[in-house]
Amino acid sequence: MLDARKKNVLLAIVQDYIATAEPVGSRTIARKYKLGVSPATIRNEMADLEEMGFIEQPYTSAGRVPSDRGYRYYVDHLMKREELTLDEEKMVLNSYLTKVQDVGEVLRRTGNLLSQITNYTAVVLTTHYGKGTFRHIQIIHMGPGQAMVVLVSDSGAVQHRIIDVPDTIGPDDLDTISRVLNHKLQGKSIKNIRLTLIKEIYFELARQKHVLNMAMDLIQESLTVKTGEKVYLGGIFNILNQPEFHNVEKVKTLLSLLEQEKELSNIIEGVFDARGVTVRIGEELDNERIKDCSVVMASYGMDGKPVGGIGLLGPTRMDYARAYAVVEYITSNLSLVMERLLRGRGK
Amino acid sequence: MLDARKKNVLLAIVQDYIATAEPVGSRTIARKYKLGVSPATIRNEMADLEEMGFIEQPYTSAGRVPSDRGYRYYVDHLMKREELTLDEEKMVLNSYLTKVQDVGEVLRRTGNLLSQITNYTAVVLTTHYGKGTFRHIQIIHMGPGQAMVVLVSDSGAVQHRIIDVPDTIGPDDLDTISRVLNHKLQGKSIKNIRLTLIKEIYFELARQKHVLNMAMDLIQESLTVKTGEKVYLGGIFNILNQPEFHNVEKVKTLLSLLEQEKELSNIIEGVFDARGVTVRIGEELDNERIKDCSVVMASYGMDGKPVGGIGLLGPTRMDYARAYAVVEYITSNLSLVMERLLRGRGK
DNA sequence: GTTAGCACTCTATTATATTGAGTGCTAACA
DNA sequence: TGTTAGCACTCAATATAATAGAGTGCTAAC
Repeated sequence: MLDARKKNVLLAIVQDYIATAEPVGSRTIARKYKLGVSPATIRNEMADLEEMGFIEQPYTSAGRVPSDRGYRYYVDHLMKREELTLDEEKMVLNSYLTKVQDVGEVLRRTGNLLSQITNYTAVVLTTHYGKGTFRHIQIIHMGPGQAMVVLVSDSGAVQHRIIDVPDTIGPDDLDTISRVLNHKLQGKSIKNIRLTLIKEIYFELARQKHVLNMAMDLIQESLTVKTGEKVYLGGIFNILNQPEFHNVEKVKTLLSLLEQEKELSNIIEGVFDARGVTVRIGEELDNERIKDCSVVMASYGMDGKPVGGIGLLGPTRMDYARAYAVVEYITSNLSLVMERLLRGRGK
Repeated sequence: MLDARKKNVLLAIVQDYIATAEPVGSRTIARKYKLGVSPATIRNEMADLEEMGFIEQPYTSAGRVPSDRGYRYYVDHLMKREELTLDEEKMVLNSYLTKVQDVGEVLRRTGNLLSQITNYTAVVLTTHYGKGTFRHIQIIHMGPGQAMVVLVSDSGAVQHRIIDVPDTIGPDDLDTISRVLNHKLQGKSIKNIRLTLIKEIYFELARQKHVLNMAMDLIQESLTVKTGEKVYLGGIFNILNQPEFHNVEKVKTLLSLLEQEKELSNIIEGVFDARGVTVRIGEELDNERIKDCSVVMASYGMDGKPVGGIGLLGPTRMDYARAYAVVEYITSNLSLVMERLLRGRGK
């Protein structure tokens, strides 16, 4: 599609612009990147590239800047693989070495790590992991007329909720209900909790219909896939180091986006279907507020199944090669850590 | 300490500066605030006020700006009480009306509410609430060699952790342990879990020493006061509307602070000893990074005991009267909501 | 097809006035 | 003695003009 020289010119433009944040001109290319041709020739090539939509001019007689399309071509065809330095790898490993008991803690740490290494903003997303099968329920008496339902799923997710109960119900009643539910629902997934089963339970616990309904509500909700989605951010302020965010207005729109977990998870969620690292550039993100940002992301998971995603958010001018390497390295490690932490679950 | 006219001049300066963010001059005061004296007289007063340290000049021959000390005097002696509009009160009530089951959800909502009404950044802090007494423990089998300890305290806080257990221990063993622990520890606070009691339990469950230790760890940690502290932020980007944050450097230091929960909770924690609304201005915050910010905060609680705090963070030039009113109104409402949500607990 | 040369464009930078709000001081006034 | 008008002075902010410099597109020669 593009001849070798055009590729080289485009590559030079992208690399230089990523490094300097300044529009790059023909002269610079000729000097820094030895293509063996004169600036004039490069100018001709640049005119062609511009016409093809790979680069653009901020204004007449400035240097050229890659367009979204140009970055896309770079990422798909020109980018050279990078590796982390040994120090950096060590840093990652260290960060995961310190023992943690909590999935949330791991993900928080991942967010910080990502942004610390790259100086971009990190977004870490978990979905409900595990197969959504029931493991344990406990209804605990908390005071007159109040109880707490605690539910544990096979993935190790714990959900709890305070519910009102009739004053006449005592701790022992709740215990009985818990026992029956545990017995009947053991290992069942939400789909497999069939109507007959529920009827059975209702029959057995006819008197506690009200309590039962609320408990079933929580079970239903907890085992449904969407629940338990959570977003962790790291290094929000890091992105302010990028010159493109020296304008406070831009910072504002970005922050307002980052505050909305829904939007963020929508962006990252796209990655679950893909394998490996996904790069989404500028308008491809399909979100007005970050139309001049890019995201480099990948999913992490257990046994090959994604349970969440991590992403690096930067300006479209971000260092894709590096972000790619970091995201790749960290997802694979994170997957390992998650597997270790939740090993044996969901069999 | 200050005669009536000086007070009036200081009041005028503070009010005008809060409203306009521009240094205020003698002429403006004479025109806008009818003190019945000429600019020249006001200039003399201003010279005095400056010498006393209540106001300062950004540079020779600019208007005057209140100093931290000036704001302090304003807040302590000059500020007029404000009330929320009916619409705003309705907004608050509405926000708390929608039913929620989860304390976290309430606090998150409070953060958003605070920042939405005031356009400042909201910080909401919870501490471990309740008396720190034990309510229920459950150890659940999660797979070979793995179990989950779930602990519920009287405050309704739920904590959980995955632990390794010997492969030989099965679901039933864990159940037994749970039962014994529940029976022995029922209603005990961490202080009251005496050594004799622990020995008793160990004796009874001699074979499961390992599991027991880990469970006791979690109990200890959960019932200790510090645990369960959590910070919710609302409207981070709101503060960027303030002209003092048009400088990206400032935004950066502020954001880097907001990302560190520890620092934030240190700031807010100070409020637990005080009653009512506390205002901390500039250097009083004793934190280099926000030395030109102020915080208006108060604690919310149950039965008069604080269980957390809310704060509004703005530039020192913030609208104290309004922030005061909002914080006051919302804490009292929040306290009610929390009591309703956790009613009957900890008796 | 490539390149040197050159006129042209447009931003960024620097230098230079100009404006205007505000002050402090002095001297007159009640 | 406290208040006020008047005035010279200061200094940031704004506007204006001049200059420099990077880069382009085009043409003509190689």
